[in-house]
Amino acid sequence: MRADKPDSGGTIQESVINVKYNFTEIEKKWQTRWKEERTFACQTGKTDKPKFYALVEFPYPSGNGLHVGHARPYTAMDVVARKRRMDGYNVLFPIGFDAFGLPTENFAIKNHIHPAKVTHDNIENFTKQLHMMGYSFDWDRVVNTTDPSYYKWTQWIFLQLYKHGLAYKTTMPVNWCTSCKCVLANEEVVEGVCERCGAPVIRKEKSQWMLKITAYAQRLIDDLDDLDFIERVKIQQKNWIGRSTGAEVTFKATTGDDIVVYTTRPDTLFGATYMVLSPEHALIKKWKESGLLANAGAVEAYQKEAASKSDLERTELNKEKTGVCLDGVKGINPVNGKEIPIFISDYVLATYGTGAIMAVPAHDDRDWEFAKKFGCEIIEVVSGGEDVQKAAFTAKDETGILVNSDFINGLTVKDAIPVITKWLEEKGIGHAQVNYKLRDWVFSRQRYWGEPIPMVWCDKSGWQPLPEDQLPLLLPDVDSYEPTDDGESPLSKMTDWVNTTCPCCGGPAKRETDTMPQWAGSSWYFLRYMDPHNDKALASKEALDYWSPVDWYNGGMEHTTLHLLYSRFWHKFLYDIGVVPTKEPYHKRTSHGMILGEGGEKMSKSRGNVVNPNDIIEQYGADTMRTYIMFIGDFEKAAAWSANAVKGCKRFLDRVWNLATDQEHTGEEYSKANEAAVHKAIKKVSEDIEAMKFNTAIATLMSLVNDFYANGASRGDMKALLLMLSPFAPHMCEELWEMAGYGGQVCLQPWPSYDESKTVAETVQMAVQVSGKVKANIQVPADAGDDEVVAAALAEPKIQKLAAGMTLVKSIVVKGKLVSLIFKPQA
RNA sequence: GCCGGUGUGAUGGAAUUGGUAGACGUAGUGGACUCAAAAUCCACCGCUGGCGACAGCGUACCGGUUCGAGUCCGGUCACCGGCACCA
Repeated sequence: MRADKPDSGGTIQESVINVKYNFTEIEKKWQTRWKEERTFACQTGKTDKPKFYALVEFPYPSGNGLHVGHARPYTAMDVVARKRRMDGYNVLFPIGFDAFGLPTENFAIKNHIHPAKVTHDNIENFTKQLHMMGYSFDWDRVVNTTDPSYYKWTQWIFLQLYKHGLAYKTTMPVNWCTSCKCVLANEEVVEGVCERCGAPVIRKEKSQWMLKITAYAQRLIDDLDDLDFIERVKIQQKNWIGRSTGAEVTFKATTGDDIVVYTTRPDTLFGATYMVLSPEHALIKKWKESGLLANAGAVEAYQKEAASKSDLERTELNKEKTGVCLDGVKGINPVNGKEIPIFISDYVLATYGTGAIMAVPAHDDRDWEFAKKFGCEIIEVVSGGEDVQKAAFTAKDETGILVNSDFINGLTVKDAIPVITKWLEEKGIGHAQVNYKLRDWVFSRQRYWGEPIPMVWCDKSGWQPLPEDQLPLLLPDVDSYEPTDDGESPLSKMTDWVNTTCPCCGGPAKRETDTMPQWAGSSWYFLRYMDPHNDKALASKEALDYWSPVDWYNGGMEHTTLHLLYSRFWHKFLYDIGVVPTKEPYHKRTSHGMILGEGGEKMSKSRGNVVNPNDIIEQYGADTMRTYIMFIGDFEKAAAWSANAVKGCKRFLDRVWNLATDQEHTGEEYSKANEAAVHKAIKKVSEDIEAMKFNTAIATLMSLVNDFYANGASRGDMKALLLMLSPFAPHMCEELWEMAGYGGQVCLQPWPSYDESKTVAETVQMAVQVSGKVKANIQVPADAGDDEVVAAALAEPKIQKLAAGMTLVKSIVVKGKLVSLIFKPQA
């Protein structure tokens, strides 16, 4: 394992092979050097270089340390950042720690260690591990979301949101995780269970701080168009926001009340044969209290049952429709004056649209199913489908023609919608309406380890924001972090801290005891990197103007509708109030696939298939770890770990080392034999890194090394190889660069350029096809004309044999690739 | 149910976007070196038939367009991801 030559023998064979390098020593040497010389600190002074801001999602510093799941995206962006530096960019490639959150708190509770201490220790461990990977982060700019000098600005942003009416407190049914004992945002509930712990989520009525992300729904959709995000991210965000267009229509009840419904199919208004209100609808309470409902008992029982259902139960039970028909009140269809029954059912959601619908069983699957069960009338108003008594006809295209619909009869669905919408507007009973599935962001958490919400409650003055000069509002020390069963934050027991004075009237007041969610600190951290030590602002205007926006952000798909959406919302708000210079935070967004265990299953402790980067570094070195994780497969797709394949990358690096140290290399130019291959490789590797096709970039370098072994390599050849390999295996390349005496550090050299005209060899092999099938190969000069190529093909003995008695009718030449000949028998 | 994606050797994966399918790497087989092992180096490595040069087949399945299809079009199947009673 030493770089020394073997001491025994010294035969010719041994001097050529069997030499490895001491990666442990070399990696330590260069890591220390980069750190001491601040090699990767970006330039802050005047520079002519274009800026490049590369971002990776900062880690949550868990006790388990760095995972291979971190290594994949971090190595990828490190490769890009290193290459861009060599391209001449002023690169900002920062790292930090997203350290508030439940896991730390839970760990602290279990082990009786203060979360601040746990966080500190974990960050120290992570920092060490990140250094061991050789990442070229700018270590002068580390941020930590739990640092008061950081969360001061998280709180500041919250206050601005509040002052602009985008933060409000309201009582509403929220998602409550039964295990975390904490509310969750919609985005944190996956299939009815808690995204983090998997415990069932129930609905609970609670007063919560909310952020009005819905005010930005349309802009969050529209502005995606100008962004260089991978398509599936855009699609997922659009689906999540869930825009739909339709109309709101006012139905009268027989009581004289207005019932406003939302529909995407106003064209089917004549087919509305009943109405459904959500169990929580306000009118029901009103009717109940005024004694209008003959079956108030049954209605109340249904409401109770619906309220107690968890999200999971609601989705599981969605096959069978339930509901109660209101006895004593009817609705009136405004287009024909018909009295129709009103039901309550939990298939209508209180939180979407108006919480009430008109039901058109002939043309909606859910309404149809409900109507069948409850014996409601089914009237066809769009023809073109099967019998609507047997199934709903839901097509919205031009296949359907309106019938039984008075003045819109004969129109297609598409044409009928604007006609009826206009009619509704003229009559004053309806109007076009856009709705979104996106809900406001539930922003408070009943937990300790988070940013305190800087608000004060005064019985006289109501909610008051803390004056900005009192920020940061420090998270106080508590003895017990346990979440409470009554749903109050642990902070609520800290009476000294809770009791304060009202910033408005000076009277006694109480602080908000809920804290902010995990997603708060990460919603703006990329801004802090631009100017991390500023105590006057979240970042200076100059820094924001220079570095905004993030040029390239790589992260996980799991954050598409959480962090990525939230931070776009905050950024747009900060843009609106003049704090940041760009509408969008991130110009380009890419995403990596997961690293799976050896058998293709998800890595987990219980399966015992977790790969620890430290072990790989110890056994093979960080350069091998980096090269392998980039070579493992298509970057965007999931890939299974393979211990054997790691060895292949180690072998490759050993071959490079041996090639560099055991052979004489002369000549600063590219050697004649390798010239075309080197130019081709530079082109391919340059393009592949930018396209995140790291696996094929490495394959190209492997081929190049194979060529060098076959042909011998000049000093110039080797130089190009080291430059191209250095983003992947930086330590070894630095060492070889130094040993070869090229001067300076390889990571600070210009990236090699290629000459397109030199990427092709002088003669090329071309395939000869006859009727589309390859029959022979010919060697022709690269610049041969079409006629010359065809002549050469026809001269080929095998082709002559096939052409006997035939006439050439057509020939197609694909330059440098193949020639296709089509013959027909001679008449 | 709706939206999106994927399907290529034993295996991870390539294929300049319609141009020689299987690059590169694993694993495997044979050989060299070694007392031996490891490491390293060389050769082979889709399937079928043939001693062989060679021939036929082959990118989930069926069909189509084309001189030429892994790539484009129509249909089928399987798997993965997201959303889901959103009116």
